[in-house]
Amino acid sequence: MVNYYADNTRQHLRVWLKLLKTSSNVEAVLRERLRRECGTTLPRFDVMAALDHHPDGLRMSDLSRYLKVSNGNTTGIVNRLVEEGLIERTQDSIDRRAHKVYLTPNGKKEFEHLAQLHAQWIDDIMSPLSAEQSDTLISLLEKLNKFGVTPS
Amino acid sequence: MVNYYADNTRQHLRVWLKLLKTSSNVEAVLRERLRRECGTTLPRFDVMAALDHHPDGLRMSDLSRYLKVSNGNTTGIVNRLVEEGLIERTQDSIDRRAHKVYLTPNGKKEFEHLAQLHAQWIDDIMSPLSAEQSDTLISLLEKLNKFGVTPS
DNA sequence: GTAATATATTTTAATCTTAAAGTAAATATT
DNA sequence: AATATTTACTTTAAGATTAAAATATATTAC
Repeated sequence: MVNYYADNTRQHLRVWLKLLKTSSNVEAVLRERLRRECGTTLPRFDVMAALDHHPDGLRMSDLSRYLKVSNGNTTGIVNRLVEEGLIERTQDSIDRRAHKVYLTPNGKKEFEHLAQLHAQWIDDIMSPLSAEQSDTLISLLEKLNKFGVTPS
Repeated sequence: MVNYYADNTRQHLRVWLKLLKTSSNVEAVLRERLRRECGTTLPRFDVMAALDHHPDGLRMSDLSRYLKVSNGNTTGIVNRLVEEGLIERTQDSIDRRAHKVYLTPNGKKEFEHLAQLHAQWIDDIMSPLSAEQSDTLISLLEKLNKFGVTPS
């Protein structure tokens, strides 16, 4: 492989590739375990986690914004979770356009089980890092968070 | 928010959330720019990059393995790129089950343009990191790479 | 050489994802 | 109050993604 770029740029590309690889790897482990061991998926887990953090319920658009996914996407995932009785859609009493969604008692129970496993898996995966290394990693990653997608 | 976990675990969760957020952010910027400024997508870019790195062509299954995506997924993306004349499928002369895929001259020209922009974007995004910080970040991320999805 | 097995790829069915278009209700303008 | 605009949400069309089934060809065992 020939080096077409300045050393600077090459190193930046290496950082990005490593960051992507690490993050994808961890994500793949989580997806795989959720699927194999729990019969669910990461997007479903994310929706349930969001609702668990908001016991008073969330509007669809707030849920989408919170998860940073499109409204249509949220609609689909919520539909499937509703069908399975894990979450519940209710008309907003004030604004008839809006719907609030909640975890059902069953959904909450189910989520708490998933969340415990999820935390364990992550704790395991991150265990090669000392406390100090964890802090360093977080602060280095924070330097990269000024960039974002400019909202259209 | 109550803290249900050991400090240790909490910090590990924070590391993962930050890692995921940063990686997703960067990826979103790249996707958005590829779409808006170049009318293409990240998976297409990834396929073209893989083929650019293998000028002698790749079999479908090698391409899938290299990109770490399923065979069926690769089939779809390759189909679309073939339709647009950016890559070419050829029968393997020895094994009639296999197909090798290559960038067409047009595809190569197109990719080189994309790759240059892509490198610039990443160089920009990573510019808050000094050379030393880049090295530190890489070596911290490498500590997490022992984990992987156990191949079924 | 035939049968069984393995490999390379595609197809299918399901979920996830987005952008854009559509629908319905609330708010602002006049 | 009627009209226009904005807001909340769903639907649609297309691509991306996977696992599992299907197809076609190679290889191995006998």
